Amino acid sequence: MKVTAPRSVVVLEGIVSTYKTTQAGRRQAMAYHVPGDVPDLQSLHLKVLDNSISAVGLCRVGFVQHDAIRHSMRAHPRLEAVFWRSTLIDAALVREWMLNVGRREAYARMAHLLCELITRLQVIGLSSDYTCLLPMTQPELADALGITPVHVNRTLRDLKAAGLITLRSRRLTVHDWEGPKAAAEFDPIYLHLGSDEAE
Amino acid sequence: MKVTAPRSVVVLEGIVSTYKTTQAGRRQAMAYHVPGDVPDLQSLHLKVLDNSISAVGLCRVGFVQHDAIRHSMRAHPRLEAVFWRSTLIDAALVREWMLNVGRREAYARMAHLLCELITRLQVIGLSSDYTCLLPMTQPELADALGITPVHVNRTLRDLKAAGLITLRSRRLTVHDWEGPKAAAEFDPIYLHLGSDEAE
DNA sequence: CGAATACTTGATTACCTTCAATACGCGTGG
DNA sequence: CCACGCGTATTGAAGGTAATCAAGTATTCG
Repeated sequence: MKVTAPRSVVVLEGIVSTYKTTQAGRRQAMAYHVPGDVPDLQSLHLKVLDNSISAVGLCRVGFVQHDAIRHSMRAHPRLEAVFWRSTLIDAALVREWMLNVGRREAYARMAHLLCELITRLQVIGLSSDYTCLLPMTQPELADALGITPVHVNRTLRDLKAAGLITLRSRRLTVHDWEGPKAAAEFDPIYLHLGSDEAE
Repeated sequence: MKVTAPRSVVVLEGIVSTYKTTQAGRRQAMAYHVPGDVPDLQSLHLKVLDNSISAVGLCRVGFVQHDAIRHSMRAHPRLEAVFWRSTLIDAALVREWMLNVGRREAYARMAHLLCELITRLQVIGLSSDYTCLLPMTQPELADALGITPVHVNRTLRDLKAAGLITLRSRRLTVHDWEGPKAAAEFDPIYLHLGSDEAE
């Protein structure tokens, strides 16, 4: 029964993923975290760790002591709602992935993941013209999509063949945004990017 | 773009599920909520609704105005952490379902869902001797497991044939807890039932 | 009591997995 | 500079789990 250290991770560069594994060792990614995210902010209130974190490709992370977070929340009470909201958005991303894994076939699933990444990276200035760096290997994509690495390969091949994407040496471009978006049924509402705070 | 009403649901009796649907109409349940749960507490901080709620069988629910929740949090500051933690546990349940749907085959998936239900209902006194009421129909189970209703039927048949469960007229019994638990790789750690609050 | 929904089972199909073998890319060292 | 080695990517063939199609039975509900 692992217990979290009294600190959380902050992603500074690169992409980090949270995941869980079955006892048989099969791995399922829960979400990707981009620079600025705190993948395990939940550990502030849940002492027992129920998922793991790993780097996807090279990345740089920082650590924040929980005490420091608590202190700043006491100093600025509105911060608590901000952090809380952040964990709620994380949960919303996981739910969308769940729909993806449970009810879309591999082709749409992959398209959806790529649309999400492009959109999120664009927001933080790491993507423009529907192009970004895709640091993850095919086995890592497989863990995010709930399929096998071999099938990831075939799915990417199909997406390329359909002209929806280009992917060469870690460089992803999504062509004709509306096409992939439709294939993926991608609707960014679940990312809660707008300033749609309640009240 | 749906916007939530300024209130949340409280489950009083029965089971409620949160779910999302693809544009093609395929439905994936995110979690089940038992009496005492607040399935959409997240709407306190996320104005835009990204999932839906529906009753699973007959149930009784109440509503709480967000203003009332905010008021009580101001009156009792420790409440904020309690509610926040509650949303974090909800997220943990969704993550476990994600692992279930993405990386376990139907048989283990079903066993896992049943183990979770029995465990959670036991905690609130709605199950004893590994027996409980199972209000959901097979199509509803299918939505929770990411499979088809037909396959739910076959999977239940197999579980019965293996002697792991009995299910007749909405009454579920899990025999020999260790067997199903092993088949499902069920480890209740993710339910955060202990008083494992951080700090 | 009739219609609608849920359950059950068989036959066929399809998506994805598994197994296997080969090719590619890239950093290292001869 | 090129050979080597390792991780990653690619492709083929065969197999399996679950989906789809279909038809009949049982239950529930109005």
